[in-house]
Amino acid sequence: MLQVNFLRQNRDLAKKKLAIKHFQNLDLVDTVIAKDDERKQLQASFDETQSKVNAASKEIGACMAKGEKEKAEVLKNEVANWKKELEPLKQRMAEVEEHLQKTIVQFPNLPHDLVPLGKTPEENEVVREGGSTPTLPAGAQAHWDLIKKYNLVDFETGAKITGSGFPLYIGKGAKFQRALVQYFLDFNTAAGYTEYLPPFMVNAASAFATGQLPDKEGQMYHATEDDFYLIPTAEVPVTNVYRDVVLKESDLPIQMTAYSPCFRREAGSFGKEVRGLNRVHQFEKVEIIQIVRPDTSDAVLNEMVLHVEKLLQQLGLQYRILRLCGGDMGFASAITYDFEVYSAAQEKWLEVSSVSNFESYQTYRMKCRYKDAEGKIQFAHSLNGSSLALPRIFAAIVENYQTENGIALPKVLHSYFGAEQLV
RNA sequence: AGAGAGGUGUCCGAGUGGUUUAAGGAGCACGCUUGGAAAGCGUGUAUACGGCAACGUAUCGGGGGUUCGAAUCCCUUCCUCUCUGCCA
Repeated sequence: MLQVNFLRQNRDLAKKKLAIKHFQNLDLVDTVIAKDDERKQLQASFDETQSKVNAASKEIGACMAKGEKEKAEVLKNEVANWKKELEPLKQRMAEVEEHLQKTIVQFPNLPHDLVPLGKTPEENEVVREGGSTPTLPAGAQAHWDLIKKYNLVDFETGAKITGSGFPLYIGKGAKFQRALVQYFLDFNTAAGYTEYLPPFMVNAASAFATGQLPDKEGQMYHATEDDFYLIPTAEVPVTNVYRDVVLKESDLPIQMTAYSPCFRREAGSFGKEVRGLNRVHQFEKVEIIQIVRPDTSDAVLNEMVLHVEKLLQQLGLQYRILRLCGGDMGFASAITYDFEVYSAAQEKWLEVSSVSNFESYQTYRMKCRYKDAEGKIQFAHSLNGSSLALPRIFAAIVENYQTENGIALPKVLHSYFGAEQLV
């Protein structure tokens, strides 16, 4: 969430940056500032009258104690009049605050200076590439054929049990998921991240804090009976560990990692984008999250990018790192790097990770603050990234490591899977 | 799911309608004392909003209500604990 004071002091800059994110309704900046002015005025007059009420009430108490009943009655009448003034003020204030809140949550985060202009994925900027294109055997197949051939994933039965996009992993396919999760978590904890296993459902307050509500209401599964949301990523429950918390500066940086299944309705997806494991409603993911001092968040973002890159290098996959353009970035992010691995069989790039700096956008919503060296309360910065999302890693390994008579495995996974070949 | 007991500041804990301006204690910070430390003594120690400031307003799990006045009374909701039930 953006801060009104920031908008007030940087009105033109904010508009310019919102435009980079292709936010249409730039006049809302002025609306918010005007509403906030009104709120200030209302509060000033409310406080003044309320102060008189409080003082008089105290005096009434004193009068009662001294037995000055008549004086008390006079004061009661005065208070009654002030309270009549207070009533419409209170109502107006509630209206203005609600309107202000509803308006300000519509603003996406402002993009970082490094974010390239552009609207579509084609305008993302490739910052680095690594690995090399594998040479596939003759008659190489895409993962949706391979997983059928080797009976690793059964989409039809998953669809029978639940619906389309809920894969049923079988045998070595299931074990491979477990091996990947284990490997990713070990890699993250070795780098200093603390492992969490969070709830897989969250309440509305948590979904609001990380920015899923109200922006992505329709993208989450909603258990209406209890008003819980199935998490679309472990980022939501884990970041919320620090909702409404004032940290000590010495607590920072906080590094957390968590495995969770992720549930996404993916409303509006269709075509070959959704074939096989390319896009599903439930998938496994290991996430890394950091809460840091604001002046360090740029450097921490780079560290996290290197961390994820190392993972892809160890898996021996061809990858590239993209800096997302303003139009392709997420709502709450200030800057995002996407990682894509190359699927030689599909001849296309598959997104496997997204690493973002949210700066103070989430922490302001969450009221996650820290006390700095001078004892001043500041908003921390939050960052997160996938390390990694499993389905497309699974797809890429299955496709890129296929041989004439089976599927090999990257060396780092041998001990985790307990074999050198997947099949 | 049913019955009961609770939720107060960084922590423990008092407080059942009016000097509560939230007692007292612990912890922490600073100062005095000391050769140094401990003890002792003193001072300080929540957040948000408004205000240049003085200060004001709000907050005792959340929301609503009664009252001139609510941590305290009422309603509602969430959470924790105990017992019972059900269950992996």
